[in-house]
Amino acid sequence: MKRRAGPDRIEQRLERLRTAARGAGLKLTPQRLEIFREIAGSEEHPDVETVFRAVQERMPTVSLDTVYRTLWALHYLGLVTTLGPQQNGVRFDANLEKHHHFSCVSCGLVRDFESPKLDDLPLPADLKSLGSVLNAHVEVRGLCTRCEAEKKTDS
Amino acid sequence: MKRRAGPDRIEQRLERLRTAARGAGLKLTPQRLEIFREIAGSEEHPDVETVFRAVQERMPTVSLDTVYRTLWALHYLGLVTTLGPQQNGVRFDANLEKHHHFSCVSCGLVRDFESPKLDDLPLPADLKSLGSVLNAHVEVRGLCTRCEAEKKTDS
DNA sequence: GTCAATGCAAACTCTTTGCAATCTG
DNA sequence: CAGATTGCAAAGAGTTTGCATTGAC
Repeated sequence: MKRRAGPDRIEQRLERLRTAARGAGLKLTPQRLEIFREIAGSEEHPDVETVFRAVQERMPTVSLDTVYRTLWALHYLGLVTTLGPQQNGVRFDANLEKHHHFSCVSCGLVRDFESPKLDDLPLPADLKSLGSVLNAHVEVRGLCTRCEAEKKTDS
Repeated sequence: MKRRAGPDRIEQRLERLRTAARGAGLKLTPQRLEIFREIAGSEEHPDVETVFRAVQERMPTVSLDTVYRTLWALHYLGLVTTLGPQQNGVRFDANLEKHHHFSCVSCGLVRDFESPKLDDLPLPADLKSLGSVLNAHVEVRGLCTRCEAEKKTDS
């Protein structure tokens, strides 16, 4: 039971892709269209290998590295984001108390913060159709102070 | 300016480690103590390589694979969690509308859900000491329906 | 003393890169 | 037609595993 967005939503996203690509001077190859159609239609955020295999069925000559390159190009265009902290490798958290995360989109730094107001989030009841909940926390994305300072220096 | 938890907090976490290790029959080697002390004291969730280098300074003979094995052992004991969805590899999200994530701790499945109530979270004012905020969303962890069903079958 | 844990090296997986051939705009 | 993009193969990261040795309980 693979979940997909409606065809209308996919079309809408494809339209956004065409506009963004034109604006950035990126060529719209058949590979890119198929790859984008694949993740634009999925609500499960498949890993790269899965996207690759799905596209491969309709386009047997596509290569894995094109999938990677395309996804990062889409990321650059701002048409997709990544799940989790954008950095390579696993990272562990020894803080077992209730807390939330601030993570820097530029350098990948992650820092804990506490906030009683956010500790008891009003989760929607229909969440249970997805599964049973163990816990919940807030993920904030932004630019850390260091990266903010660097950005100013660059310009 | 590396952030560390107070010595008291580290001691408290170490105590929990000693208890848990004894309970599970895991041996408390000097390596494990140093590795745990390192991440228990950090509020930045360093990657494995960074933990390795830090421990190496005090214990030049430790090896990288011991760091990995120890961290996963701690994870098994429930003394640490991982950041991001527990799965290998990057994953992309083509949903640009405001949404939140449910992710399964067992199989790594991630699914979007929407909730107007969660779209405008009351972020604490002192977050700005960490950096500038771009956006925020809720991450829910749990067991997806499929994994829940499998768990029942197993027993 | 026993059996788990370590360190080393090699294997594996995931991801990126160089380059000639190909295709888009 | 020019320059970006592709596919391939090879290189690079990050992570795991087998095995003899070491060390905790």
